Amino acid sequence: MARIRAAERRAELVAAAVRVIAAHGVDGATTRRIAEEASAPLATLHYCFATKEVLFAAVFEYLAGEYRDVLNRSDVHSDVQNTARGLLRGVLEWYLENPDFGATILELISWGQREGEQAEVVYASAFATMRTILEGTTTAAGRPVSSDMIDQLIYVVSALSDGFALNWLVFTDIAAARVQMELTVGVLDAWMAANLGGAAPSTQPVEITTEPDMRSLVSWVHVD
Amino acid sequence: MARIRAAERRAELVAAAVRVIAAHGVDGATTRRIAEEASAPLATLHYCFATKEVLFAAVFEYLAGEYRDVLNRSDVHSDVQNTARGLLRGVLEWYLENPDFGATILELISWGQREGEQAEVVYASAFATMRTILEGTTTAAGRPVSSDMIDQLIYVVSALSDGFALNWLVFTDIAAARVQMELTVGVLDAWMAANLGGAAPSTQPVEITTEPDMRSLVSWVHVD
Amino acid sequence: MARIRAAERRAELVAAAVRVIAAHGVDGATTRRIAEEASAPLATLHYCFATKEVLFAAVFEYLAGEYRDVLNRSDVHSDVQNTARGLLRGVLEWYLENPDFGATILELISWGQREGEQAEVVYASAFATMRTILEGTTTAAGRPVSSDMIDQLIYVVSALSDGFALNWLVFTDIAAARVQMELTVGVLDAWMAANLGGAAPSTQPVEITTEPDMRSLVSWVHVD
Amino acid sequence: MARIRAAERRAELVAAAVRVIAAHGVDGATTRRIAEEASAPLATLHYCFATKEVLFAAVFEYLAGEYRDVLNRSDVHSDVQNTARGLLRGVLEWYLENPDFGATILELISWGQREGEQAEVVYASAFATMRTILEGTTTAAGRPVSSDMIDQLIYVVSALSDGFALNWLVFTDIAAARVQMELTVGVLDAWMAANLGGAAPSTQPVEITTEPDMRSLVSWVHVD
DNA sequence: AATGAATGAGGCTTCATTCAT
DNA sequence: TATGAATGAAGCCTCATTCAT
Repeated sequence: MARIRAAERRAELVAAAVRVIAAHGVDGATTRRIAEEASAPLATLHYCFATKEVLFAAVFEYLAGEYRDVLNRSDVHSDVQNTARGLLRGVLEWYLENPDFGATILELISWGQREGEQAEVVYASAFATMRTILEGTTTAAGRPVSSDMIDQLIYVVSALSDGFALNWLVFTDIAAARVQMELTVGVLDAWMAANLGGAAPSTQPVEITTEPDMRSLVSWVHVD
Repeated sequence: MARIRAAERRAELVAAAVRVIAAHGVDGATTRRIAEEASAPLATLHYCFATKEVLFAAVFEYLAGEYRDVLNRSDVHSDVQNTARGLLRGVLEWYLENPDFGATILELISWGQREGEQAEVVYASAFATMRTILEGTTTAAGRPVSSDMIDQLIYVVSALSDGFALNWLVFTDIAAARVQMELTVGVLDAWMAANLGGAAPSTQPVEITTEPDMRSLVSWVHVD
Repeated sequence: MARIRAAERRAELVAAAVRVIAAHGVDGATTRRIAEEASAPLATLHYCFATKEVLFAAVFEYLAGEYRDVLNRSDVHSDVQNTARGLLRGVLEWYLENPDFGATILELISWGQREGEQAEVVYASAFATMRTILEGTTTAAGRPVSSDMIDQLIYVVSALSDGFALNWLVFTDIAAARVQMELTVGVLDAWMAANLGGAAPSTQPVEITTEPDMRSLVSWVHVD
Repeated sequence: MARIRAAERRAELVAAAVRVIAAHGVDGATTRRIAEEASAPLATLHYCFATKEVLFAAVFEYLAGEYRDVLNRSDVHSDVQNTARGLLRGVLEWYLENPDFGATILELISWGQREGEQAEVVYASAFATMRTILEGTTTAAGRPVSSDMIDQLIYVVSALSDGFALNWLVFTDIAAARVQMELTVGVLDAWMAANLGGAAPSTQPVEITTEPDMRSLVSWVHVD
């Protein structure tokens, strides 16, 4: 029972940390704020997690787990093109539905990089998850997909979803994001069509029916 | 004369801030560290920049300026495909040559979003720069490019370069990054070929001659 | 148990603040100095009082409490003239015995005025204390005292004691202050005799037996 | 010319200091704020006054001069009672018309006390001014006034005006202050009548025709 | 003579963490 | 086991003052 209580406390704290990081950034995520968000005394936080670093590592693992679940849920068990498209779309929609997660992940990237060690382990499994899913596929024409091509696919899906996430994080315009989602999937499709054989994408080309605020199509990263 | 000295000081401090943010993150970028990096007394920092916030805003503007310069330098004054490809490649190479800039930009994104106000002004001009460049182009076939298509192009270039930057930030493997660069440009080409008419990309398809550590093709963001 | 410790700490800090304010003025009363005076680490001060402002408010309340106690202790339960005289004398003697309190109160007056809000609450109760005491009295002749007269009495007692406190604060000559005390009480008596009916004051007219430094009878406020 | 310019600058800075001290207190009266209030560069302040201490001393002297002028202007050249009453009333009205002066004087009292040395000189001249005026008088009955009585008078006038000033500083209710002014003069008259011979005061007893907010008759110093 | 630039010292506050119960 | 109390280190910022022109 006490064990369960402790595990619950830990989970609450991790969830609170996600929210606080999303709202205040890594540097604004103080132990006090996190404890308060979790309605826990400050000392309890350090009772559950020896160190802030340890807590953040747990947040890290939690988000990684969610990410893996999303990937697995998005596996459509089809040919490589449909599968890759499904993975991409699944990730994008996940970002859309959980804005906190995207923000927190972005915040933790640089933190994780500086921390270094513990992240390495996690990278491999991330790679493994996508790879495992894609290795079970063939092209629409039934040909097997080369290992190299899978790596390239993983990179493209990854880069596109990261780019999308950044935009969605910065602008919060849901309408623009939905358009960008279709556009993003279209980019993947175009690349796969050119590199995985001629099958036309099964999704329609982007049709912007609503006229969203086009300005927000552009990430502010491209500042001048 | 004295003015110049002050302007220099400001520039030094901004440069120091870029380095410190890149190395220690936004939260690790304390005024003390920045001042030390710039070999300036702490009080001098506050003489030049009333507030840490103001300093960061200056860093912001500085990076934005660099970004705009990169874009303008990358304008190949050709048809829309070559121009867009040039912009993308220019940005990617800029990231490659200035790892600090990429890291700092990423770090500042969430900061800038939380700060909010001052970023808005910058977005519009970012849009304008790319747009100005692309509006002067036609397709290889000589047809004009619709305004909507330009917006989509801007988003795609933006998303791809963001995705690339994230990967390059996390892994620091220059060899892998060079491969990813070609791959990224290839993605843009494929999308343009499918959406801007049939002209084949003038760059060769990706040829991975070196065998980079493929694991690092995948951003750890895709953790599981 | 732990609670008691915390309360003690708070009391110690408030007492230290009184001493430091008296010695160094409001602006010289730095958190560091106060903490040092209380033999407490600086951080502890901020654990007990979120803000310097909050600490000063506590000092405020403490002094107010002492003042109220002095007033109540000085209630001679006699006719209005003796009672008012007792209040005035009690306050003056309190100032004489606790020079720190007078200095601190004076220092805090302007601070409290600038802070504004929290003082308002206190005023009403100050009024109430003197009023409660005086309302229970009649004139020596047994006539009731009008509400308006009580207000005037309160002002006169107040102004005289303030004037006395200022002089005592500036000169530190105890001998002169004792003479001034009698003189001050004499002023009140003269006014009451003229306005509350003919009973002669029960104290003798001022007899300056010692020849104090007369220069110090004059507040330096009257500088030229 | 340059000399005049410098003298003007000094006067401006002193006047600015009075305003700033009144508004922000001694501790809030920073060199920067004072310079800004005087529309002068910060360095100019230190060019005109070697030290903040020196500036404040000048403020001190300025206020003392004003005070002396007020006293001299209030000299009615009549018998001792009328003269003393005139002095008191003159001072009270001066406070009423120049709220900044009262606040600044109060702020500077404790500062001056801590600084110590330079104030001593000034005290004597303050004493001298009132004394000079009062020594030229006789009682209404034509009898000379003893030196001791003059000292007592000076103290009473001083204490009453100080008490009045404190109240006026704290409450800013002009209506209440006017009532208190009459009341204060009445107190002096009662005391003089009792101690300087039988002549009834030439002012009417206090008649409160308007019903001011009586609460503000009580200085909050008398807090409980 | 004037004043922008620069700075050491110190202001208040908050942090992550440990202690003591 | 849990948690109020306590704290050293460090955060950002502002002060009065001096320097250099």
